[in-house]
Amino acid sequence: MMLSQRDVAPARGDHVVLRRLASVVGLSLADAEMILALPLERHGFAPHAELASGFAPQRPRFVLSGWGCRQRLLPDGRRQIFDFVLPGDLVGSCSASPVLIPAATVALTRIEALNAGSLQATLTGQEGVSYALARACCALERQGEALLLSQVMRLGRQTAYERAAHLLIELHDRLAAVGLTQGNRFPLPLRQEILAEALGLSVVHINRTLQQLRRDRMIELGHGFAVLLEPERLREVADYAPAVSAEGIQLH
Amino acid sequence: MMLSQRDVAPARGDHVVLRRLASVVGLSLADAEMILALPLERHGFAPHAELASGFAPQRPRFVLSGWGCRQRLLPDGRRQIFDFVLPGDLVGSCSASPVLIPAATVALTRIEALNAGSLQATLTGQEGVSYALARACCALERQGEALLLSQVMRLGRQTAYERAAHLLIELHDRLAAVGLTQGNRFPLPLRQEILAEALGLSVVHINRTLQQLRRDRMIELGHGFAVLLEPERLREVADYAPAVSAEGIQLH
DNA sequence: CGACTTCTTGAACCGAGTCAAGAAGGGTGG
DNA sequence: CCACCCTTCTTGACTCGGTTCAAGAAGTCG
Repeated sequence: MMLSQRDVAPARGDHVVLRRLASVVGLSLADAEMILALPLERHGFAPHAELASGFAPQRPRFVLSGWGCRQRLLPDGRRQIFDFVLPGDLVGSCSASPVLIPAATVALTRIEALNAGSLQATLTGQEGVSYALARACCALERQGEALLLSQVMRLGRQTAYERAAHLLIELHDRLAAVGLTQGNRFPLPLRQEILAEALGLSVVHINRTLQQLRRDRMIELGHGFAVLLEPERLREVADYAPAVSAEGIQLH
Repeated sequence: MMLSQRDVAPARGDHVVLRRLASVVGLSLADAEMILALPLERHGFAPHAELASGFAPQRPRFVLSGWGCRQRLLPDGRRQIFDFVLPGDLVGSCSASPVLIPAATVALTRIEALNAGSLQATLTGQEGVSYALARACCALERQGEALLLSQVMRLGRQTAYERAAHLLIELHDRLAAVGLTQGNRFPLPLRQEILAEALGLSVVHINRTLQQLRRDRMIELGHGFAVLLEPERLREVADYAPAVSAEGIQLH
């Protein structure tokens, strides 16, 4: 029996993780129960804290709430943000590998996370119980790669206006997958400086670009929230291709 | 006993694959023999042929010779190149996953490849024989992600001059890892149009940028080859961070 | 309320794109 | 071996998206 969105969306906060997993691979109720039964310890991170360094071996964690990002600093102090980490996301690959990723994962807001070290043991220990979980982690990583490709498209071939639109839609869809949107409205706890660093633009220009999107009645923005007023038109101007999973639960 | 670069570099062409694997994970001689013993069928691809579509399930292959790239087309016909595929590289993730990657892998020159379908069976069948191989594939994927992050840095935060320098060094180092360089000289069978599409620049501007690099006596370029005249200075201007593996064999 | 951060706006500048034309290579057939 | 064609490279002139610098307005928090 496959899990529907309703089954995994009750009050308990940890369930963003189940929703996230279910969004990419299809989980049975047994899988879900098995995952909930894993001994996971909770951990909080203040803004600017490092969830994973990229140079030390990474301890996998699931984010329960809060936003983070992966970034790299340049010698001149500027930084590039590679991607954002949202509730439900897995931080730090579950497959230990000698190749080090030169990027730090840091908290942008306060983050609550589950230390998923036992998950790593479960996966590499071939205990067999968690085949679904292993597949899910793999799928999460693949989706992460797809997001990186989108980031390359934005930076390489899109104008500021298109980039902003594209990123806003992407964030909306990712949040929708874990049930954190209200229609076209969603939390966006990011300063314009952060958006600029993610989109490869200056703060001044991201500001003007957002103004333009507002003037065009495409979005509303402010007070930690964003609203997509014209999702269809936005997707069109941004040439947005939604993430595709052959079996996960898509919300819309 | 660990394998040194010398042991895996004899005349047989297929050995770029072993060198590639050894560059990220450390292989024993037994591992190497086991891998060479896999039943692999050879396959050729003409320029523009698709090695993997991104929408159909991908069949993993090892590239023996020739260059390719992963790319996505835009509605207006322009394209973004995400990364290049070089000899020794693995194309098409070996871990089957329901998440589809919206990018096509195409040949830029003629490509000879090994169909590694049996590899997939070996990995997912948990036959145990090929633990090293599984680790190697995983490491290759991780290194692919590191390359994508570099691409994001280039596009997001670097000038045309820095981008070109950065990419040339990266290609040099990747080719060096499989023994295809002669000192600072290496094959570069790419038109300027291709470089432009990879670096998010116009052909005209990549041309002027390469001229500048030549005038500054940083590089020589032409006839399908490139030479890094000032590797140290280039690495500096490009803020180049070499790929790091905790156990693979680095060449220099 | 005051001090700090974040957002907004203006003006000047510049890196990169676009358009257009010409030069240099590289194959092919005569 | 040369003449021709087609692709790739090169160069110039103009335009434009985005950056930089600088200052002021609006939030936000103690």
